[in-house]
Parts: sequence; structure tokens; C-alpha cells
Amino acid sequence: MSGECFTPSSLEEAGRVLKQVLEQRRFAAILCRCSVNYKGRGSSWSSPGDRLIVVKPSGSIIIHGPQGFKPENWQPDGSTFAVSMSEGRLILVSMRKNPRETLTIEIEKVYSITSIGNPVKGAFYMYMSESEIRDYLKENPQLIEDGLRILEVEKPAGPGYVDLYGIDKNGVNVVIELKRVRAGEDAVKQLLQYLEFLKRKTGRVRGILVAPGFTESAVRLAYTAGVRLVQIDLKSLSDRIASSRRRTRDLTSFF
Amino acid sequence: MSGECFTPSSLEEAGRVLKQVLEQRRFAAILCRCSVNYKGRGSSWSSPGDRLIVVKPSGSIIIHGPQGFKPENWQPDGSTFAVSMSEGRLILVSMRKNPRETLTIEIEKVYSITSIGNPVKGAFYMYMSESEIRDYLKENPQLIEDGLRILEVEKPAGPGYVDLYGIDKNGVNVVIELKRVRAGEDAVKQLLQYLEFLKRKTGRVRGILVAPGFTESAVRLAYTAGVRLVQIDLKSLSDRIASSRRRTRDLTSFF
DNA sequence: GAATTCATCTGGAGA
DNA sequence: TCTCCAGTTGAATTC
Repeated sequence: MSGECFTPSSLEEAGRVLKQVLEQRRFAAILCRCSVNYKGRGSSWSSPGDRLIVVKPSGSIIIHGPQGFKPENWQPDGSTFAVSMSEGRLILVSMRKNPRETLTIEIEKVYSITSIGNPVKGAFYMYMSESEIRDYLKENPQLIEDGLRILEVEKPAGPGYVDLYGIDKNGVNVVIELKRVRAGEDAVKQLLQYLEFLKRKTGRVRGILVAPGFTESAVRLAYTAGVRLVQIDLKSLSDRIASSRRRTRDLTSFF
Repeated sequence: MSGECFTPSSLEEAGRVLKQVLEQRRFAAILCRCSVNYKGRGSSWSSPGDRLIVVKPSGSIIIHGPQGFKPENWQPDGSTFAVSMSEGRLILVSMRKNPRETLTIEIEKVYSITSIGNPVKGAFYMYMSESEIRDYLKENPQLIEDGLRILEVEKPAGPGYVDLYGIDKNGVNVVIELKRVRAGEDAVKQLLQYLEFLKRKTGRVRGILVAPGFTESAVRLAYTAGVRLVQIDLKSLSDRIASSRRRTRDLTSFF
């Protein structure tokens, strides 16, 4: 379906268009002067200003002010809408239960409403997530340490889960904690918790923290606690993963 | 300045308008069919689909697909833009340094471009954050327990910080963990960690978990571990805070 | 600048 | 539903 763009001459007219847009569950953007009131888990209030209201077919609403990456207010997928006029203002209310939250938008002036019906949803892929790195390291443990063998992924360990669990060339159990970003003291503490828990269960265990970088305090704590730090280069790993992905694809297209 | 709404008849025309919008740093929404490529801390790729691109005067860009509250891709305030044509496609590139990240949008078709120049930024206030609740409970400890006195806020305790620290009517030290949302097992575990740490330092310590609700497993763990659970009603607390805020304002306006 | 914690966190996987 | 954890997390506060 094609897109539509509308510049209303009155608030009443804008209200009619807005109602249609919401009923037909169109993907829409409303540029307007409004103030917003939110009450639910928190509460917020904003004074009149120019904002962009995004309404999605899935039932979410997002309100952006002229700056910042984050929206000022929002309501997630599955919210319900109601449009009304009150005291010369166009009122858009969005409600959600569980938790019960209400978003009330008081619109003074609508600059434009643009929308599209039945929007085509494009595919979206994210690469180099922690799980992707983890799965690659599981198949290529020598990148972490020579002679290392991985036995388990996401092994439960008391308070949480161990990213990788294996055994080193000397037969000692190894707990591996993986971070996609520079690791701080907290990552070492987390690893130490797992180690303490597993020590009581399986006896001797070593810890390895794998990350692209480490904070000073992380290095210090790791040293005193006997945790080994292994630095990985994300870029070269990304290249390796990409080429292994290509290889796999070649194989499947071959057979 | 007034808003503008534009339905381009060709990609070239759309490109010219887009360039103007970006140069004039207007607050704009572009409804279009596009695919997006991101490379930086992570990398993502998306196939052609209908998306809404939001551009802000502050230099951020946000790309929304037809569902979900979160944007598919984005770039925060302070990014730079470049518009070009290539192989019959309109290309919008957004760059950011530190970290170096690039967002490339390949536009097939523009449904509409709506924008406003010099948007009015409305004020925004958020109430009832965890810190606001914490500060109110610090001044009104009887809401947690009779005879309780608060001695410290955000007291360091090994792995993290204790929300409130005080002494009960029997002279026993008390650690209070506060959650603004329904508390689960993890909140009790966190409190137990603080308790273990402080027990070694100060001797006898009790724990109180304050939250609007508790999960079944949280209740079970709290019972076996001897942690007291105190339920607070966020709504009544919100009203109390609001009225105390009003009282303070009345005082300042009086003197 | 680095480090730490909160968020109306959201979202997803798993039990 | 609850638990756990990643996130291009962002944003604020503290040091």
C-alpha cells in the first residue's frame, strides 16, 4: 500500500485522520506541538513542545523530542489507543495493562501526519553478538588456550550461568567468562563466584576471563585471585567468523 | 517556524529535500523503503523494508521498523550526515567517531518527508525514580519498620552498594535493599551478599528487602535466609512524595 | 577521562 | 509465568 502525507487545517480534521490511522493500524508519524503525561511504573510530565509521535501497527507508541537518541515517553507493543477532543485539545491516550500504564498526549497543533498501511517488514540480522563469539570459541578453543577442550556451554553454576566450561591440557577444569566489551572488576567478581560454587562441586577449577580489553582494577583483582586474562581481537575474530560462515554456506550450496 | 510535509515524485527530488533538511538541522521524519547497514561496536544488516527514519537537530538518527519499541538501528547525538546518489539509490550515511561507527541507509523509495525547523523543546520531568523513593524512605524510616533509624545511604559493601543502612530499635544493624519493581530471587541473593560481607565487618546484621511485590521464589529464599520482606505501595508513596514536594515548595515561596 | 549504577530499561531464551 | 542475561544498551553520577 502506498504512503500518505497530510497537513491538517484544523485539530478536528487532524483528529479524524489520527483515528483512521490508528483503526487501520497504519505505520505513522505525527509531528505536533503537545504535552505528555505518563503514569505507571514511574510518572512523568512534560510542558508543551514540538515532538514527533511514532505509532506502529504492532501497537507501540514512541514520543521523541528534538534531541537525544532516547524517546521522552513510550508504550511498547500491544498497547491500546483512544482519541478524543477536550477543551479545544486533541487527546491521544495509550493504555497498557500488566503493568497498568497510561500515556496521555495533549495535542495543541498538528503540523503533519504521514503514514503507510501494511508496511513491509524487512529482515534484520545482527552479527558479532556475545553468543556468536561464544559459539565460535567453543569450536575453536585453541584461540583461548592451547590444549583446551570445551565440555559445556551456559553451564548452570549456582547464582548464574558459566559461558564456557571445559578442561585444560593438564586435566584441570576451566571456567571461561566471556565479555564482548572491555571487562571491569565486576566481570572478575562474577567469574570468582562461579569458581567458588564449582570448587565445592567438582574440586579444582581454574578461571579464564576472555575480553577485548580489561580495566586496571580488573587486572589487579584477576592477578591476586589467580584468574587468567585472555585478550581477543574482535576485528580478526569477526573476519574469522565471516569466512567460516562463507565456508559453511559454500558447503551447503554444494551439496 | 512551521512544519512542512513533502511527497517526492522522484528519488532525486527526495535527495534534494533530504539534503536541505539535514543542512538546516530540521527535526524530520522520513517514511521510506530502505535497507540498512551498520558497522561499529557490532554489525548489522537488514533487507529492504518500510522504515521510518527520524533525524534530530542535535544530530541523532533513529531507524524504526513497523514493530517493537526499540529502533532497529540508530546513531546518537553529534553524528554527521552525508547524502548521495548511487546506482539509482539514495544513500544516507551517518558517521560518528569514538567509537567509530557508520550507518549506511540505502533508500529505494521515499513515501514522504515531513519536518519542522527550530522545534520548541518542552520541559520534561520524571518522578518516582529509585533514588527519589530511597531519599523519601531515608527521611521516613518508620514506613519500613517502627523504631528504625537510617545511618547511611549507598553504603559501600564489597560487591556493590547498600541502598540504606541503619539500626533497629534493638540496636541491631540493618541492611535495606530497595526495588522499585516486583523483587525476584536475585534481589534476595544480592541482599544476602551484602549481609555476608557486612557480617564479617560489623558483626550482627539483619536484612530487609523493600519492594512493591515479591515473586514466589523470592519469598521462599527470604524465609529460609531470615530476610524480612516489606511491601510498599508505590501509589501511596508517590502521593506522599508529591505532597511533601508541594509542602517544600510552599515553604520556599513563603520565605 | 574511566568506572559504576540505574532504567517506565527492552528483548530473548529457557524451564 | 519466572529467571537469567545481553545490549551498538543509553544516561547520570562520581571519582
